[in-house]
Amino acid sequence: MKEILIDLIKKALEKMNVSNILIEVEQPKIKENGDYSSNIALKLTKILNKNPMDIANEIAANIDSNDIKKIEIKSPGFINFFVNKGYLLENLKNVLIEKDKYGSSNIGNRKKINIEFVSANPTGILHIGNARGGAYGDSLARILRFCNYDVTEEYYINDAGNQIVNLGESLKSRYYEKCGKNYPMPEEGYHGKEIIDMANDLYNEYQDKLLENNLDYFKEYATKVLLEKIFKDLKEYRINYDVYTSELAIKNKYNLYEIIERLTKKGYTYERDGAIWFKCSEIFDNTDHVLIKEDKTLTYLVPDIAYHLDKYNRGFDKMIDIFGTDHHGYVARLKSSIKALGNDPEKLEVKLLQLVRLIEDGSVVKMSKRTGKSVTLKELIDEVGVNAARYYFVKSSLDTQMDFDLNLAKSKSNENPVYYVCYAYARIASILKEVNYDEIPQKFDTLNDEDTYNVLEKVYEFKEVVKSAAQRELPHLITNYVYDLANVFHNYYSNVRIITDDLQATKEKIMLVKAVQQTIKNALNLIGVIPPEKM
RNA sequence: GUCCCUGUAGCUCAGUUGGAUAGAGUACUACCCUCCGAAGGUAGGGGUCACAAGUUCAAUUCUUGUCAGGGACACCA
Repeated sequence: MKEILIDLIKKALEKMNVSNILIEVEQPKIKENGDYSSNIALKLTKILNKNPMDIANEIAANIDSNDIKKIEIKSPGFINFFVNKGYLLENLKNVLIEKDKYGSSNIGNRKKINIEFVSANPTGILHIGNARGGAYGDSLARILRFCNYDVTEEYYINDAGNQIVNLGESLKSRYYEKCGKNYPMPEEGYHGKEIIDMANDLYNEYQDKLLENNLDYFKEYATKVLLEKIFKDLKEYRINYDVYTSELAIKNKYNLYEIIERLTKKGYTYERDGAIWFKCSEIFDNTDHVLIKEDKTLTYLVPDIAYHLDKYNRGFDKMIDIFGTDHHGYVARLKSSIKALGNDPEKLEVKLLQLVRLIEDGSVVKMSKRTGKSVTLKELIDEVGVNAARYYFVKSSLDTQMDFDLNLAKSKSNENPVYYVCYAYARIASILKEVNYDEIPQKFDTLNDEDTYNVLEKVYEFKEVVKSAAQRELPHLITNYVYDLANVFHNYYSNVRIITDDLQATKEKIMLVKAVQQTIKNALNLIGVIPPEKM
């Protein structure tokens, strides 16, 4: 309907010899201002050098359409449209026909998008910070797929480097401890419970036969076990990746020194204090950074440059990385390397999410895998369920700082808006158990009151919301929307009795609530929430 | 010191990329189940949109500055 109105305005403007201006149509907050409204006359005052009210009247005089019931001009120059509601009933039919596809579109046109998220180091199990990034990344992927983007969900596994050495040492130390021997815990060691569990498992299976094994054994064992745990938790959280890329594999595939050489040839490196530096301050960064350390080992940046080079080589139209804000200083370095190697840095978009702070007994606790202080994803799922967890973490924008208190979350989990939405779904399921019809009527004769239009308009809005969420990459628009939809439905439910003696009216109302239920389901699916038939 | 994010009702947060009278939840108050699920609905109070300038017909929204909170500034990853 918006498109139709924009088109009508465009044609009216052509008659007035005006073109090349962005026409916007929006839905006013209050009903008296029409179903739709445009501010075009206000925007044209300068260009036409005329009073906005006169311009608005002139535009209105040039519009004639069966879709429009009435046009009102309101000060200072808004054009308010009151439209015929036939399109809402057409849309109702579409929902019932398209079912799970309702709301989908082709705005993506098979554009290739890579979304890399969570990518937690395998040095511990996932915690609530990962739960937020996961909820965001996976929901965005679902939304983009729904709009026919060709989406790859990717996890980068940091299975090389110092942190893995520390992990191996930590496990070895715990294992020795279990065997009654002593092996020093590294200074940067990991103290999580999962490390102790692994040591116990090893001891129970092999007793003290592994004491002679080298560090590689412990490194590989710990990495393997932790990765299994990570992906098991993610699967339970309803996240399934398409691609896993490991740092070790990148190191095998690319000659990292050759990549540094390429940077050198372009004049982007230099030597200082025995180290090789990347001149990223000449590109996006404000300081330079080290590539090869004085001891000749490589910094973390180098394999990551190779990893992103690899992503570019795979031919995506766009790549999205989701990092915690604690990595924000890193972005300029990374983008500099991309540009230095001749790729378009604009294709990579880094989303920074504000870290989730853990609250315990009323004060902030620093979460850390090293100290083992955290609330794990698994705990969260077990305590509040996947639906509540995913809804909770996706409902706020990435820029919002969140404080998380597990005890509070447990006690208040019933207040989670997800239950309000699921309740609407279950209420409808309950009605359909009483009465249900499959046949979609050719036309609707009884659906013509204000309450019904409110519901139908909300259902219609879904298509716009999905597109907007995809284009702006904001999954929380879906949670906002589905909450509103549930609200409109609960309202309708308390005002209108659905099952009555009037057979025709009942049939049509059943179609209406089925459409609502379908729309709730489709919306929730985009954020990884599965509504229950019964609560 | 430099950079990023945030500041909206007592609390938790939205705010359609600059529009008309700034909205929800929660908490508080008062109503509504003889009837499809009360995990629901209706009504009420509660606001200097941190502050100050600027741009504009129009600023919670954009720009600059100030104040406050969070985070980042490694030859760690």
